[in-house]
Amino acid sequence: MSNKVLADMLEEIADLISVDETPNSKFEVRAYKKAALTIGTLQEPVEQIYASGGKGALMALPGIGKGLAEKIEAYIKTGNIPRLDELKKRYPIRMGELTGVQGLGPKTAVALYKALGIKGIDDLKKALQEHKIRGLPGFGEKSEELLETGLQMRESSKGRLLLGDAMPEAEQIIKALSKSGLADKVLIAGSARRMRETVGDLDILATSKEPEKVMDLFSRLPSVERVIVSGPTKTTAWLKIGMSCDLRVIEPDSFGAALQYFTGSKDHNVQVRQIAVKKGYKLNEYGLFDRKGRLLSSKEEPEIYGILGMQWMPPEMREARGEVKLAQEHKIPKLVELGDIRGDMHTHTKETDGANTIEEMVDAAIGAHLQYIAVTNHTKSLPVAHGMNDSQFLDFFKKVDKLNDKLGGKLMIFKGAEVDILKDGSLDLEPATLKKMDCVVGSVHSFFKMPEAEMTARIEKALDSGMVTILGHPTGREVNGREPYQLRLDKVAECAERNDVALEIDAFPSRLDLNDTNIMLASRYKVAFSIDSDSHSTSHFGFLRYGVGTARRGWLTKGRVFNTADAKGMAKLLDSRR
DNA sequence: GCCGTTTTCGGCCCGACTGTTTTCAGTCG
Repeated sequence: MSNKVLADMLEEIADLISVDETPNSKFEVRAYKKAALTIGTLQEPVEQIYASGGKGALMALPGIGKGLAEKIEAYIKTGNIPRLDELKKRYPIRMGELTGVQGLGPKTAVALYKALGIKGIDDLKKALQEHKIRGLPGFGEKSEELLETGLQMRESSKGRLLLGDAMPEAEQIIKALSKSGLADKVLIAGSARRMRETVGDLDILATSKEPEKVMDLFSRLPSVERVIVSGPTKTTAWLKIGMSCDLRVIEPDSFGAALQYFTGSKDHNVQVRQIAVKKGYKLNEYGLFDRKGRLLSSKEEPEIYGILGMQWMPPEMREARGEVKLAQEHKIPKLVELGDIRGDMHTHTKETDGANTIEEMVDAAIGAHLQYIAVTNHTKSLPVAHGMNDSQFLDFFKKVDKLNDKLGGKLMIFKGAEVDILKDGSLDLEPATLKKMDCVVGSVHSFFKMPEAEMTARIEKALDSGMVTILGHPTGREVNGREPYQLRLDKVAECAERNDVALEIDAFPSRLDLNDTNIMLASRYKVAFSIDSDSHSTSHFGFLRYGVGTARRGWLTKGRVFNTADAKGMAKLLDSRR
């Protein structure tokens, strides 16, 4: 049982209902889809919520009322939802599989089932090969081509890409369009602008007096594999990295409205548009209009929000997590920015599994406008990373001292380690060695499968030692990869508060750990957060921006971030903790 | 099916693109 499975089932119900339209079905579909989104993005298992507060707790979730709570209850108790079983009797198809193909929606899926008995991808492939689809009413040659393309895209798709992979790709495209001179403003919108940890597709907006030329240039970029749709305002292309990219050319006068609209999130936009409707206005990608259709605002985002009685808010906050209400109360916090970050407390060098020497890392850090770094190599229990033992650390620190003298304050190097938190919660180096360090990052790198209570106790013991400065990548998850280990983050945060330990926001794109929702949870405690690159090479300092983006998605202000202290301040802070 | 400082009934966000149409339905974001 999992939230994902339940969310998929609710999504399937929505799709199946949408096939046979009744006056009410459109809204029922929307209700199921909203519930699927709520469940799918939940940070704790739905069973846990149900166990703690029954149906009432479920109904407290957005978009879940009495009817859906009962269906979720049925799922938890039996693994099935009777409504879905009934619908599947009528249309025994693998709806989720079929609608996963671009251009194929629920109605097409059912039409194909009724005409050809197509139940899933395999049947679809076969029917396409035999050209059985083009003869059906409402289908033609082009329809077959569309489905063919959809299948190919599905095969070359990597799913949602890491922000760290998608963002550089977007920036390359933006650069190419900008320097052509054909477009005036070119900007990223969508989930990349919101700095989501994964990106499903890229949304790029451009203003131009020559839209056709911009579209043409875009279509011929080397990163584009093929063009999927192309109209006067929008071109969708499939990129070689395995994701699609929308380019929209818009009027300069509606830039703000378009940016707001295409930044999303969808749920945030729905909430904002509902506020517009209540005021008798209409908001779309062209502007904000009054009831007579007169334009009120369209050029800038802040003005549009302003007329709606709201404060502008950073894109990272636009996830329908309460920011709309906050904006109406004019209580949007000033979030931490990349420029606030003065140093990096988690880096590796060649001595363990880093790619570069400490001298090279120092040069790169200076290039990244940092005032200090902590060098935190792995410890001996991590042989795959060539972890160092006590005496190796002491030798290495002599080198650091010399280098610090040579740098004369141009960059301050703090001596540290990323010390393994062992199975029993003890640390992988002698206390005497740890005491010689400025910064100890404590991390779990082994025995990930421990039960929740044991893992929580293990980490608490490590923090209670008084030796740990920062808890490294606190949940151990890997984006698109490893699940977080089981732990009670609230207890860990409480323990960190007690011991004055900072929680890390590891900015490495495949980690981003803590993530946004965990940051929100942990920030209920009086605990500091350290945004670190976990650099294993000189180019990795660039990852800090993803960590800052994640911190902003967790609504953190500068004051909550440990390494916004300047070099002197950090030295003092670390000194006082010894 | 959800939801409520105008409502427990009657609303529910908005538009582009495409293909197969003779004016629109399906899909997508």
